[in-house]
Amino acid sequence: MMKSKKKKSRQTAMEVADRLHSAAIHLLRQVRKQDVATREAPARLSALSVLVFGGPVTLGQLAAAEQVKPPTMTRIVTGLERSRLAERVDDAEDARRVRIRATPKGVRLLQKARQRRIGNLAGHLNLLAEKELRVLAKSVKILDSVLREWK
Amino acid sequence: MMKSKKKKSRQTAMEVADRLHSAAIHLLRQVRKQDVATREAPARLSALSVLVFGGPVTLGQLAAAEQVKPPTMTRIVTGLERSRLAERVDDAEDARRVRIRATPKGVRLLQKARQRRIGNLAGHLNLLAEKELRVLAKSVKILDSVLREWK
DNA sequence: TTAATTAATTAGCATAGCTAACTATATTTT
DNA sequence: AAAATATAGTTAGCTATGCTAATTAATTAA
Repeated sequence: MMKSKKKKSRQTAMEVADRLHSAAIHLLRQVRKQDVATREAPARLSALSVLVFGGPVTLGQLAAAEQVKPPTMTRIVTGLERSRLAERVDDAEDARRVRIRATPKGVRLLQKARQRRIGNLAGHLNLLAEKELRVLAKSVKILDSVLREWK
Repeated sequence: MMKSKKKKSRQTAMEVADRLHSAAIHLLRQVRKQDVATREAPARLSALSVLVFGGPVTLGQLAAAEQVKPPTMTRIVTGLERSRLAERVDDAEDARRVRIRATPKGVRLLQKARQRRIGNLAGHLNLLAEKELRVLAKSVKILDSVLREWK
């Protein structure tokens, strides 16, 4: 009787990296399409997401989290304020600092946007076999460990 | 004797989607850092990548592949031409069309950029156990199948 | 109490996204 | 065949997002 597992040619880290990289690009390109419904620009949604899930932070921390320079974040925050999605709050401990926090409207908008993205992706994952979904779940944990080390 | 596999709580497609989405974002954010070495802007590198791996295409096709409107692609291509990374070629069959193709310089630059990205990621994947790498390899195939269906 | 450092903003530049309007070709209709 | 329609790309003009350099204000160190 045949062994049920297929013979797989061993893949190098380089090959896996290549295909993983490509899959990540295409996956995000797809889910990002949902964001047009928000009528908010990508950089703003992304910064808002940090605020909603990471709590209020200083402008500098937000810039670092988004990997942009402070002047760039100044303008993104100004944009979020104009849309009433976030607001600047004076820092009690250090008057040079400005804390940024999401407004209730910002929280609502982001949660809807996120729901659309994740729901859309989940819809596609639901077409997978139970077993495949379990493999993906395992991979995500592995990826998280890789990202935690990253630097 | 204990069973060696750990008991896992079953995860819903929604939970997996959520974590996969987040992992993809953070993974790309990390690898993208390598691109500063190219001194070329992200949109140009991305379009060049389509040209290098997908062969010469019309401007409209390139815009569609990059999910951008034609006027935007006109300017990205103009930028690539100024850097001598790509060039416009008249289409013999339809004089309205413009074919875009990567120059040898463009091919070289992109391959180096890609090498940096993939090499960097592979360096991190190499720290994984053999078994984990195999799980990731499997997942990439599953993801590819998901992406192939997508729309 | 100066001097140096840090946090954010402003100014000014390049890139990248959009829509609307235009030019030039191809195709379809009459 | 001529006129009308459709298609491919560009141009013009707007907003947004990235940068560096210079500025302002507040804190910390000498």
